[in-house]
Formats: sequence, structure tokens, C-alpha cells
Amino acid sequence: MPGLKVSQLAERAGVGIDTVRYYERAGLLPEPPRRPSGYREYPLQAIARLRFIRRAKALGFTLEEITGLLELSDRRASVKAVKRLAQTRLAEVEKKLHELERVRDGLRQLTDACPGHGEASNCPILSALNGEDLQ
Amino acid sequence: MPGLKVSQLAERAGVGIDTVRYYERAGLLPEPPRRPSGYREYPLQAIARLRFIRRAKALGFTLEEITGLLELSDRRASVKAVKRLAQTRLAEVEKKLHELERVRDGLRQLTDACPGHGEASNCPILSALNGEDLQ
DNA sequence: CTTGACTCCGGACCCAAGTCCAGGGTTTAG
DNA sequence: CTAAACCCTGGACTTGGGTCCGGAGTCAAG
Repeated sequence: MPGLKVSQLAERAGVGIDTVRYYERAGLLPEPPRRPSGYREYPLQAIARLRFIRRAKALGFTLEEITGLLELSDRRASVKAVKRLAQTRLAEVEKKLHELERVRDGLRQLTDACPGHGEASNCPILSALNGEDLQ
Repeated sequence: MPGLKVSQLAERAGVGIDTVRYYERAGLLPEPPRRPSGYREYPLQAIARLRFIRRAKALGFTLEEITGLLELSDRRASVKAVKRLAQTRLAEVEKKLHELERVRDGLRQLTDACPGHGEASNCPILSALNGEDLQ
């Protein structure tokens, strides 16, 4: 009883129809068999594959990285490589996190120091952007 | 002694020449006077303005937000509005930070649980992406 | 005066990850 | 049988922040 149409697949996987076709072009989703009319007929596993992609995206993997993950998964290849990919991604996330923490601290310092009224020349935010040190 | 050429301005502000011209088109940098030949001649303040933009970008403001900041600064307008902008940006940063923390925790849990060897079917990372709960 | 470095302009191109469109053909419910 | 709803393709467009290109004009040193 397989034989999902693209819209049914998209529905059940929670993505757009165009996204399904885009993933196919991008090599994340294998080309499904076609009806004589040209309509794509997806097996039920395609749903799982799309959900895999969605979950990986939620963890911040790019489509390129997900392609790698899917290949590893398909080839039943070394768990080592999978773990490496996840660790790499984790390191990136941590780096980004630290950058954002720096930014947050800078903004917090500035907004805390700003009285919220008065002359622009007394605004520490503008002063900082103008390169004057926040003493 | 003002009269910086575009390359001199770009150099001293630490941006590319095309970026200077792009900022002009985008309305962040006022159009400078021209020589009869058409060459732009920048006043020294232009350096400060470009550096302002760089610093604001480092705090994660978009060019659109920076345009607003520059206007407020130019109009010597209410410090209140400046502070509001900074607070909005701070809130966005904090939101993004929390998202990334969630992602980090997810990845960490997965990489910690993964033995790093053995069969793909035992890999908690692939299992999680496949939608099996990490018990 | 010539040469090489600089500048001008408009427009094309880049990245990711889709989204939208037109102009066809197909399927299905009534 | 017909009309609505679906599907096909290829290609253009989106967002943000630039970057690159080509052909033509200009400027400074020797």
C-alpha cells in the first residue's frame, strides 16, 4: 500500500511540497519511482527520512551536513564518523554560544549604564559605538 | 586637509571599497562631495561613521537597525529610543542564546551517549534522528 | 608623455534553503 | 463528462550583506 503522492508525503512529514522536490534535487531524498504519468510515488520510508532531516535541522545541521549524516546512516558506516560529525557540530554551537554571550554582556553593560533619558551626548550606547571607552 | 579617497577611507575604517559604496547606496553613509572628475572626497568624520557601523555590527545589529541608530545619533534624538533599540537587540540575543543552549544540550546528550564504535543501529545519534526516544 | 594605479558606474553574482510561478498534463469526485 | 484539485518542469525570485566585473575615465610618478 505504499505510493504516497508528493503532497501526502509533505503533509505527513511536516514540510512543503516544494521542499520535498528541493531535497530530491539536492540529493537528500532519493528519486522515487514514477507512475506512467510522471507522478512521483513515495514509499512510506520517505516519511522517516524527511523527519530525520527535520530533526537534524532542528539541531542546527546544514543540509550538507545532513547529507553526510544520511549517507553514514545509509551505509551503516562507522558510528565513529557519526559521532565525529555530532561533536564537530557541538563545537560550532559552543563557539557561537560564546560569541553571543560576549555580545549579550556588551549590550547588557551598555543598556544598564544608559539612563534612558537626557542628551544623546550622555548616552553610553552612542558613546560606545562612537569608540569612546565605557569607563 | 580632508579629502580622503574612497580607498583611503576604506583602509582606515577597515572595510572594503565596495562596502563603502554599498553603505552609501544603502543610506548608511551620506553622499560625499565630488571632485570635478567625479571622485568622491570624504571628510575625516566618515572614518568615525564607518567605525560606528563596524562596532554596531559586532554587536549583531543589522544594517537596518544601524541606520536607525545613526539617525538617532545624528538627530541627537531621545536617548530613550536608543536604549529601546539596544534592549530589543539584547532580548533577541538572549532568545537566540537560549535556543542554542537547547541545541547544545541535545547534542551533548547524544554525543555523550554514543560509544563511538560498533554498529550504526546502536548509535544513539542516528536513533534519535530516526525518531527513536533516547531512553 | 606614458604607464600603472586608482576611480567611476551599473549590473551580475555569491551564500543557504527554500518559495513561487507559468503553462502545461493527470486524476478523481460528482 | 466535467470541473476541481492535483502534479509535472524549469527557472526566477527571496533575504542580507556584500563582492566582483568590465569598460571607460583620471591621477601621479618618472
